[in-house]
Amino acid sequence: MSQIEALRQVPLFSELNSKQLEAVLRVSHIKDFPKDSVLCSEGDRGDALFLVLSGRVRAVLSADDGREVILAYLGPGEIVGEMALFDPEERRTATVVTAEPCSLLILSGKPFMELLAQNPPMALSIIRTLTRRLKETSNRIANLIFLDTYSRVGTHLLKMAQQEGRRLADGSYLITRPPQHEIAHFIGSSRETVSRALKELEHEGLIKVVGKKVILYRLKP
Amino acid sequence: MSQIEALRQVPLFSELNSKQLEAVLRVSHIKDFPKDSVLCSEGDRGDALFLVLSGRVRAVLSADDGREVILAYLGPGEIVGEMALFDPEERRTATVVTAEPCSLLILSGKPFMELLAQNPPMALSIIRTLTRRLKETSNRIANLIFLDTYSRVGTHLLKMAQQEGRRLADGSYLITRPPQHEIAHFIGSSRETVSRALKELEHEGLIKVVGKKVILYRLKP
DNA sequence: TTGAAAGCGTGATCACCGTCACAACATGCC
DNA sequence: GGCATGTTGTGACGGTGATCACGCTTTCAA
Repeated sequence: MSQIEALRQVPLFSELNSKQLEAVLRVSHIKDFPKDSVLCSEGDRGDALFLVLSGRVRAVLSADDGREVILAYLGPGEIVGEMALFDPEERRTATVVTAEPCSLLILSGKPFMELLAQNPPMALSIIRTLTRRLKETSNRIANLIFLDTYSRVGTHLLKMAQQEGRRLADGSYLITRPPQHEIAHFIGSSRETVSRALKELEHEGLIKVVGKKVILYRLKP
Repeated sequence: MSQIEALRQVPLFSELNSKQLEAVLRVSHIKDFPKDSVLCSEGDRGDALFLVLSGRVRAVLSADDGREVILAYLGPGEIVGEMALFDPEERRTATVVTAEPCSLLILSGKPFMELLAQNPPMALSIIRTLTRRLKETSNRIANLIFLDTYSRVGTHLLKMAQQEGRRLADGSYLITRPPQHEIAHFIGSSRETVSRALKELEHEGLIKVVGKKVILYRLKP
């Protein structure tokens, strides 16, 4: 059955046998979402857990006045909505929206927790995921504090490149550029400043914008 | 034996029986540190893991030019140094220093991992810890982006109060104030601005500085 | 007690960048 | 095609907050 096959690809489930995978499918279902679907909203109750099979989602936090920060992009293999599950206070701590058409595995919290308690490798996998995210988030704090907006734009492009882009023959990267305001929301800046920063980066020969693509010439890691 | 008793207090180990606790002690030891001891430095190798029994440590990241951010304070029950363990790339991602005299349980990585793989409740406990930290870190990103320096000082004082301070009869909090430059390093600001912000907060009647103590008059959460 | 070291208050300066305001494009939909 | 809607470039302005430069306290060890 193809759904089982799909699950087998997911690192989180890699240690499960067919029987266990079937158990997973019994307490979950796979669903496809178009771009910009809201999966859950900050403050909601709800213990559903999402696992990204394909596509990417973004976690967003908004201020009272409407401003927004993008907390993270989460791609294939990542779990989303785990906070409300693992933390005693079960409220959504962020709004999650599909950034592209996505295929998601939707799990109910309780059964998932039981599964987890019986599968140490799964728990370890989650621990690794959380650790990596924590590291990334900590790094972002450092970037916000140490770097000016221009450098943050550069750093962000580079990070995008590393986790998504294709590396070209000469060691440079090629990525498809998101709209400026999205970059701005991620790095905590304004659309205009991002525009100027991109120009500046291009001026210095660090990037080249071609249509909707950007080439990064070996920005240092 | 008193060491066993000490471990039993730790939530992480609460589900272990005496036999398992002894096993923990066989692969670990308890050590006391004076204030300002460096436990590990950014970039180091090393898979030792610390568990804070008493006191508080801080995790710090520094820029090339010497500036610093305090990534987190970690108190009793918290694990420190887990990143280097759970993440394939085993380098210290931050410098960790005792903020007070501390008593720490020092574990070696490998045996700890084995222990973890055999004790799902322990793994779940770690997952909860990481989740809470991730949430806090994400919130800090939002604060850095949404709030001006003055509000960040206020928010930070309040957070300190909630997790450390004593609540007074009238609902206000009493905390012992860290040096201004330490606040600055935490909120990503300068010592001078913190000084002015404290003054301003006092002016508005939100706080009162008395010697080394600060009273917070019901700052909103 | 005295000196050094650490912490604090405050003024002056000025750059970075958010905001406002447009105009020029691009895109897609009817 | 033509009109709405989203995206981008760029100028001007002004505020927040970093930085420098002090002098004044407090702490604490010798």
